[in-house]
Amino acid sequence: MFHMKRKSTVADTPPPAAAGEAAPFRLEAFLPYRLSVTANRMSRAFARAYAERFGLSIPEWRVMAVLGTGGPLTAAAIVERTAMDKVKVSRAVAALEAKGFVLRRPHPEDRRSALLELAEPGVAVFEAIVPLARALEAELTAVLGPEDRAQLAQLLARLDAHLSGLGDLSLDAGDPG
Amino acid sequence: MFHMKRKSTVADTPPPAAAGEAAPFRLEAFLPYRLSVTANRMSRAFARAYAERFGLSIPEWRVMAVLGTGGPLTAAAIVERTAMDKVKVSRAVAALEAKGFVLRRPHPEDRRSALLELAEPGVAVFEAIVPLARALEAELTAVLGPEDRAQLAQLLARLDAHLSGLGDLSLDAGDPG
DNA sequence: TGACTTTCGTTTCATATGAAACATCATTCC
DNA sequence: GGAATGATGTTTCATATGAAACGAAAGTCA
Repeated sequence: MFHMKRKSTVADTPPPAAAGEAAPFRLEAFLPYRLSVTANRMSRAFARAYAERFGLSIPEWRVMAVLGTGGPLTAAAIVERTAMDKVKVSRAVAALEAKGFVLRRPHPEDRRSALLELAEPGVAVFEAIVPLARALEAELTAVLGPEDRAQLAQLLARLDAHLSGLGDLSLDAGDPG
Repeated sequence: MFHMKRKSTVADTPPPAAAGEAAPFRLEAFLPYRLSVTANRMSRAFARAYAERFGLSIPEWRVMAVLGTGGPLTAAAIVERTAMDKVKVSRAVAALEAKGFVLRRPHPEDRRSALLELAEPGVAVFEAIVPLARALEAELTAVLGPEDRAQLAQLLARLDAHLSGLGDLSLDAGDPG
């Protein structure tokens, strides 16, 4: 391992990499950091919109989103489809039940479980949210052209598939959430 | 648990939209959702690695990262460069001080503030982390070629710039972590 | 049948988060 | 100078998170 020859200072521009000298680390160019920052900014914008207009948290919205499209689902199925952990799903479902947006029916084949579906008010809210969500998505990604958006989606999908497959390495990409 | 007739994948083709019928909403194709899921998976992998090997949280790592490259910085400067909120930075700095990784010097021109820099043990840890972080980044993004990574970085940068510029609308930008 | 193990979903508990209040110092305006 | 205002960083407090423990119900095996 090589040592840096000089101390870097605050306003330093990254020096051209001399032979044998490693490029300085730049957080702004570090992909996990960039991904996290951008994702969080976007999540915040959505969280605010959902909360202000419908009183829903993001976990609650995700549950609504899958129940609104798919038929009755068990909590486990919701966990799979929303990529959230079971505790989060459990709490989101409880909150949605309390709000009258979700109904719980006994599961015919397993008394530990239940079938969840949107109640009437839940359907109405779901149908009101979807256009808003699409519009907000469009607004927040307005700098990207359609091809860019597709590109981004495709890159994320590939990354995602890769990350999911890494669960048992020494590096451990666990996926509880 | 029921078996599905066929595996649904992220890349599932949407059914052809009939005339006058809106395409059903699909969470898996919703960009904010995809972004969040992928970012969280990646963050988790890193958080685990940093915690296991160096006992650092992600906020702590971010502070080390900017102090390791830039010279002494005030807390406010760290806030800017790490995209974290000031509470998080305050706590991360306090933790790093307690660990002996960061030193705090009085700010010569403002007694409210302080100049922060890596202590010797902090420098050592920083120099040990950087190669690991790079290797882990490489491993986690191994499905992407160099051009793909550049593409992704570029798309995220554009998105980010756009989101930052939206701060004064009904939407807001910030960073939870 | 009667242990056992596993799975489903909830609850508990310890930690992480950030908005708002705060103490401190700096700056502005009179 | 000396109030009023603004900036810096910390602390408080209420909420969000998830790992682990849990009760209940299946499933497995003899």
